[in-house]
Amino acid sequence: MISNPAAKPRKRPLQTRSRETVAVILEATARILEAEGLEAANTNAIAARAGVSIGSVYQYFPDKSAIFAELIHKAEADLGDNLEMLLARTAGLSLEERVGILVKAGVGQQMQRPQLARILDYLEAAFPKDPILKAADERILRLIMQLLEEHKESIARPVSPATASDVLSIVKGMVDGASFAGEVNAAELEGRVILAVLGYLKHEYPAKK
Amino acid sequence: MISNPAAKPRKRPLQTRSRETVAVILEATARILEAEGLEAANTNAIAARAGVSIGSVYQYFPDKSAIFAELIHKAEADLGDNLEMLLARTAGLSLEERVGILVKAGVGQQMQRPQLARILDYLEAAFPKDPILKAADERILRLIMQLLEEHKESIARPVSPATASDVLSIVKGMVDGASFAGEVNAAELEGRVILAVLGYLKHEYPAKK
DNA sequence: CTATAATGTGAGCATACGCTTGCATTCACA
DNA sequence: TGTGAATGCAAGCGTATGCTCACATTATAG
Repeated sequence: MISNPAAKPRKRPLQTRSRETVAVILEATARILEAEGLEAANTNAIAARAGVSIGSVYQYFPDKSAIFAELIHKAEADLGDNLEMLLARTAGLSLEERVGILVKAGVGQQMQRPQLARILDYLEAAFPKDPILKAADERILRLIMQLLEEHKESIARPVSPATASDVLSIVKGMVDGASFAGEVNAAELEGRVILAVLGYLKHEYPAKK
Repeated sequence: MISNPAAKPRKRPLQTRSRETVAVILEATARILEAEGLEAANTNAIAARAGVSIGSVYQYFPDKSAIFAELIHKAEADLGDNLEMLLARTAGLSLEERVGILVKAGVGQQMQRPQLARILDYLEAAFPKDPILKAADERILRLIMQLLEEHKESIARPVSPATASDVLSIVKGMVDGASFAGEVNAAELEGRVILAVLGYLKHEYPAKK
């Protein structure tokens, strides 16, 4: 199951019926991933869980990895849309307030289906060349950089892709770690993630000797 | 490949020859994981890469997942040993100095083989019940908590398993994220991770409105 | 109603993979 | 050097899995 970004869906779903089939396949895959893990998510199981024949799966996805890629893309697009909206809506607020709101959104989204989020994050690294996923990822980093830029007087870190990537990594890492440890209280976790992000962005320390 | 913690190795490697065989199998698995990913690490490929017959693999590992579990356990034991030693050796230094040294060690270890570290971290969640892995994980968290305890006057976070887990998650998350982004300069990254950890531990913010 | 395109079906092919098994080789030790 | 134990070997079994293909059903439109 090596990613083949060149392979395109066999057909575009045109009618409502087929668009629903695609949605059902994606949701079935998500359910298997979060309940039984990556190994259990084989194409026959996906078709069965979706209540659809295996042939239908291959009418809309060129291969199994394309189903995963689509799930990743959807998750990233959702996060991107969310961040974009919240960034616009909170213009003018302080860094602390905006980080609080944005982090809450990000953590909340990952904590809705933490096992799934964890697996999709892992899978993302398996498709390093997919331009669509790359673009979605860069969009999220750009949005974080926009936030940094608009508050560069309040932060002690450079406005750079590395800083943006660090912020995203801190959020994802802490959510993964917490759900691995069995934590389910999203509100508690949100508070700690906000502390971590603000702590990283706002403070500098003397250069080590 | 569902983990079966009850299954024990067929034989204990007794002679030097067989102990080397085991080591060769583990290293071959690690190489395949970091170079070609989880899917490529099948038992036949492992045996071939190790220059060993498939039968030999199954003399020392009850099933494929046991090979992965052993790799995870080794990595965690190494990290635990390292932290334990550094904690003892740096007793009396400041929180900032000790975090700097410990984080440097942790990041350095993960950055030696970042792809491998990432996959092993992912796989760890697939063996949630293995008592050996659980114990190794708890040992690391205990060591972090010991550090927190010895500096509780300098930190703004409670000395709790959640705080310790957060620190570990921040380190792992940032290393994963950086290596995903193609970053290879461990020193740069180390500095940023230290900032993040200290920022999280040392600062508190007014309760949100 | 008819023709055509779109969608859906599932038996089953080809292959890959986990693992067993029966046997060969090497080692420790008397 | 002889013997039993430890280690090593690899053909191949059983099965799971990704995916194809020939066909059936349903929707659209003139």
